[in-house]
Amino acid sequence: MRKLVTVMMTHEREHDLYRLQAELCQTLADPTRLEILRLLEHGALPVKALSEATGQRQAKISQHLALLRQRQIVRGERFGAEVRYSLTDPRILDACRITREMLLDQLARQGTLAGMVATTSETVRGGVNTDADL
Amino acid sequence: MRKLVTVMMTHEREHDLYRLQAELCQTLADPTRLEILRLLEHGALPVKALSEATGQRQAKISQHLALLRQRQIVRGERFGAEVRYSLTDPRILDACRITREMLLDQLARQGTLAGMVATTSETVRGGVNTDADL
DNA sequence: GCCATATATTCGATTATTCGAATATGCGAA
DNA sequence: TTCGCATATTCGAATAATCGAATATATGGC
Repeated sequence: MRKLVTVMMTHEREHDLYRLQAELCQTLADPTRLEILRLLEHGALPVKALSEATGQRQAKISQHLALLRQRQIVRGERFGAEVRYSLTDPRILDACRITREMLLDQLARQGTLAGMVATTSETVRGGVNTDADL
Repeated sequence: MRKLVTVMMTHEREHDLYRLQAELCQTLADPTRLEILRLLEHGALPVKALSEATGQRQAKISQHLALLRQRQIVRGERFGAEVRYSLTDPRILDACRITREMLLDQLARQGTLAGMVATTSETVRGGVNTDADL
């Protein structure tokens, strides 16, 4: 059985949603947390495994996990002395994959055109700029 | 003609990539910037239009645009007195859509199960928790 | 009860982000 | 040139994020 939930979307709710979405992005805005999420791609892992795989201290990993848990991005389940973490919604990795690929393409472009950069940034009038005087 | 760029990926580069990805997410981690990106979905818009559509002061919009430009998420092109901004890579919206839908689903679940929350959070031993004592 | 292991939390210093206010620049018209 | 509009930038204060260090809690075994 599937449930369909309809949500009334007012303009204020629209802004609340942007706020929540920003909060979600903020939670993704840390290299360690991104690595944790990626490590959880194929299933649950205990803190120790995450700590060893990332090479980061346990306390730091737990701090990041606490944030991810609070924002409901991961969930922890206790098995004896250890707590295994898993993704609440695997779609988070789809979003990460997209940003990752965008970055790789961008790096490839910049790497290829590295020699052109000096020339391109001279374009002054009527040109298209990504970061220049406007 | 299509170019294929192969990138050698060492472990350090892998970490650099996480850092860049985190930086990209950080750039998305602001409600105003998210709204700007969404407004640019159907094409370029001048600053004034963005300022009016969002209801935010022009200086604030320009500040956010400067960040987005610097991170190469948007580009600005001057037409006379105005500067029209557009998305550098439309895939950014795909990523935003995913996080948005994740959030909507999450809200729907929480809204539906609102009455259960008190009960569920009592689960102590061996239970699955998103944010509780572990 | 105690111990060892695994995990969580608190604190404080450092650093980064956001915003409004004020100001500066760029452009076209007269 | 000067004006007026569109956009950009700088500054400073308030707020928030990150990390290491230290400490606290939970669990199972004895």
